[in-house]
Amino acid sequence: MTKRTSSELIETYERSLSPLYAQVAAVLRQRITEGQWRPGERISTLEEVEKEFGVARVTVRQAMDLLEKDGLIRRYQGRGTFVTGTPPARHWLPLATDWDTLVGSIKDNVPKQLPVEGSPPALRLDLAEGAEAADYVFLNSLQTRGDKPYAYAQVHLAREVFDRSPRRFRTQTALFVLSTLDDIKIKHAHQTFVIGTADINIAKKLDIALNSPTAEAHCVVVDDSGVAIYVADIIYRGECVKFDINLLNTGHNLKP
Amino acid sequence: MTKRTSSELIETYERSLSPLYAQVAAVLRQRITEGQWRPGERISTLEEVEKEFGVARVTVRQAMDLLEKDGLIRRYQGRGTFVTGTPPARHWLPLATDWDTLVGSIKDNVPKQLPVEGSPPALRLDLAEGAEAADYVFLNSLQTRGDKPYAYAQVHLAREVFDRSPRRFRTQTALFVLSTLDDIKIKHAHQTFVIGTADINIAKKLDIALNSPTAEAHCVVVDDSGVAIYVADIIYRGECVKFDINLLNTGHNLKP
DNA sequence: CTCAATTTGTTCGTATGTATG
DNA sequence: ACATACATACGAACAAATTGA
Repeated sequence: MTKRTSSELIETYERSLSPLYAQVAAVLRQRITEGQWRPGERISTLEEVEKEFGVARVTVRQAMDLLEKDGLIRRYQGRGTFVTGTPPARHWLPLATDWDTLVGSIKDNVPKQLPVEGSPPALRLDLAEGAEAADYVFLNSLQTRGDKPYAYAQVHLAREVFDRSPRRFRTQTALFVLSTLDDIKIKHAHQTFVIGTADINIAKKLDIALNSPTAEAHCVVVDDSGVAIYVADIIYRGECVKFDINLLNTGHNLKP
Repeated sequence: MTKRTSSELIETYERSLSPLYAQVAAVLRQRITEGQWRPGERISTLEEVEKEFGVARVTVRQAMDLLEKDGLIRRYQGRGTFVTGTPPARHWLPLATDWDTLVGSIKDNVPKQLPVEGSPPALRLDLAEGAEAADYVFLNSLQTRGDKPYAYAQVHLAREVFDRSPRRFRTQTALFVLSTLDDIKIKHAHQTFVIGTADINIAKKLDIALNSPTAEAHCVVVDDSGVAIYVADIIYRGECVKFDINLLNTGHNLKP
């Protein structure tokens, strides 16, 4: 803040509590990622951007500093500012929407088990989904892909299920191990996703900025006796998840 | 920034480009909306928060100023700080994962058509999904629920489809109108979701803060001749969307 | 080659915001 | 509440490099 002329940005600025130059940078970055400004092209001059957003020259320069640090642009005195690269393509982690795909996708995951700090969080279970088991084991793990963490899982596993193969449950993804236990019949498996933001704990574990978007999954597996044997809360980095939903079954038609 | 001692927040702070007190405020707000601190309860003292985050007293006060302005807390000298407002319960907008549910849920929507400003954005269509139609009509609308906008839709509709009922396509949800046209056979309908953040344009349209989380849907409908007759990008407020996924079909068992 | 126009780089002064102790 | 220091933002002037007439 401080001296303000009228500007598109100013109104949103108040709410957003992030510095003007960061907001300008975000807009410019978007123009590059969307292909409005392509690699090799010259982008708007300082003066044009100043006028467009109604901000000072130095502010535009600060914004461009951010983009230059990310390797998106290169500036040449007297010539202009050019797009050098596009930001690395986001590469997605497709989230499964049915059991077989889900189990297939996590088959080879090697979660990194974390020590349980303090007392485990309370079981979050809607009784309409299933009955509570007598006792649960609490597991705590970090899912990674090539060193980079992408999800943090908190799992409550019915103790009698856990006891059938403690070692495997500690080294493999619990849901996958579950799917290999022959004598367990699954009646329901249900998952909900909501969008959230990273608190301090999650930000550190997933190595992302505080308050950056996350996908929060809540997954419940109920066996044939109606007991919830698996209740998990899994928090994904928002940037890397993608849902892929086929709205029609094959051959399905609008008119039934 | 500025003088820093070690702090849990400091590391994540650098990345986020927003002032410390705003970040602290966001964390405290989350604790209230999540129910960790309930209405009437006293929250942590200034000193506790200072220590927890490793920030100065004044910084914590600035954070609480924001919450107090939102009516979430009330401070009493000598007694402490109390949660006052029942945080407006997040109430969900269940996102459909099959055609019938989708059409049913939007049947009664009355989208607010917006004028097209400038030239419409380019069609974003993966050719593997369907062939491009000869010409498209571009529609632009805001979905609202009781005055509050919750989604912004950008729709490319094949002109020959649009021409069958221009008035209805301008007043009702395009996808619903589509489903009522008898002679249109749909071969594929496909939708993807990713998590994004609000740019300035979206923030203004959806009346949310810059950079707050969004759900970005990309929906493609292909007719029986393989032409993509409907291509939409819909951006939802992140706070109000929820996926509900049944992983098992009824009676389905782990062992096929 | 020179000159002018364009464009980025740099600096100064000032005011206010953010953060510490 | 105060003293201090750094960050953000403005406006303006000037310097340096590039380009094309």
